[in-house]
Amino acid sequence: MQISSRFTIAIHIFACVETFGEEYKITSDFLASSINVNPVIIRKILSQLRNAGLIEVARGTGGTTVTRPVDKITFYDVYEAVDLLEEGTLFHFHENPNPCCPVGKNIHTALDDKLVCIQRAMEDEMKKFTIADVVNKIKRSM
Amino acid sequence: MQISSRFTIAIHIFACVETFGEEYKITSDFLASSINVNPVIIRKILSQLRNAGLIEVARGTGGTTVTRPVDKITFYDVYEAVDLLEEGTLFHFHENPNPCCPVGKNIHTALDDKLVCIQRAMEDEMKKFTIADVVNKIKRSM
DNA sequence: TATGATGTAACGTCAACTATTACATTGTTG
DNA sequence: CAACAATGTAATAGTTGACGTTACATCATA
Repeated sequence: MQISSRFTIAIHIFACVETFGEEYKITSDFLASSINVNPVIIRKILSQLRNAGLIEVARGTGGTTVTRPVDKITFYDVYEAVDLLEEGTLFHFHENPNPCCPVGKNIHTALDDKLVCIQRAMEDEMKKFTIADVVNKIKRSM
Repeated sequence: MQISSRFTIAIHIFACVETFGEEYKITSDFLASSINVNPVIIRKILSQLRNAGLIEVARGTGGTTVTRPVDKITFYDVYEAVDLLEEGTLFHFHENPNPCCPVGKNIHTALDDKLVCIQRAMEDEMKKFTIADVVNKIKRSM
């Protein structure tokens, strides 16, 4: 299973706002054209980012802005906004192991702490990267 | 998105083989009863574990055995067998960013290395745990 | 040869992702 | 105020993958 493209789309959105925000008004159509997906998909993701407090979207007039410096927005902040899984739910556990079997009865207890560690390792690595890292690398390529 | 239950089922399979293997013949029906899923699901996962060289399954007579000591089988070995994603594919990238847009043209280059790091952090953490850790914890609970 | 087990094909159901159309709502501007 | 450009969101559909189930050919042994 993969993490949905909402995550990479969201990063792309931030990169566009940061790169073009001073020159253009960043509408969902503008973003849809760069990202090459339907504007409604963009608006749903914008809505999630807005609910997480990472951006502001102007109604009526239109346009997206970022609410704080992009070197203060980590990949994890974005992931949390668009794709969040509760702690310990990265792994889909089979629902009803047999409670009459010694293994079935104890498998959850024996596994859960380790699965949490693995999920946390991924999330901690996500906290090491910021939107600014991406924008800087793009600017160097331009 | 979650990692499929094949992973936790596979761990459960190993725990059963290791715990009951000397006393009982471990058939797919036996496992299905402890794990509480359909025997055919079990056989598909057994087939993946067999292809990865982690277990042997006796045709005709039936029964599953492990090919090496369980303290030498890591969570990553299991994950690789039942759920493998190619390097850099944990994240689903939107397919066709606009090559005429400076951001769209460079987003892949700017992101890919970071996504690989995140995936690798998760996989490295998986390598720290073995089936033996799980079996020992279950035995202590019994 | 009968038996108990595996291997696998062929369906079916369900949930999530993504795409798309449609339209009510909103703020600005002529 | 009316026209407009844009957002917010509901509704629908196609696609994919996970998981469940039935059915049956194949296999090793008693």
